[in-house]
Amino acid sequence: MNYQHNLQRLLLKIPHGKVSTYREIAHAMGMCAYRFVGQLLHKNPHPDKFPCYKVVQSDGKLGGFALGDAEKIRRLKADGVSVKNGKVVDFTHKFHRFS
DNA sequence: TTTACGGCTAGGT
DNA sequence: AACCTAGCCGTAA
Repeated sequence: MNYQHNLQRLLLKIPHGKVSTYREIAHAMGMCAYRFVGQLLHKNPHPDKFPCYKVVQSDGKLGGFALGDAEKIRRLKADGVSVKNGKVVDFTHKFHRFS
């Protein structure tokens, strides 16, 4: 059982049309190293196979994406989450909490 | 062992 | 609201 696996499991638990944050994920993994979550996502061997684009910053800003911000926006939109001015629209309502 | 560095965050200007 | 700063915690080198 490693962090990667854990992370992927959590990603898959995010409902369609919703997003989560680095901080929330870190907490759900039983740690407080939210920055580390970013590293894991960046090193994700299959960015195409896991919804890593569904993870944004705690204030609703996009954060980053290995394949580029534009691509992240595209995927979010395709998932039912619209982005405007680099922020998730109606973020608080689209935020999914694991607990 | 130490250093540098992240797809960050919270807090202050 | 936008920008800056200092913490944050595991890795990798």
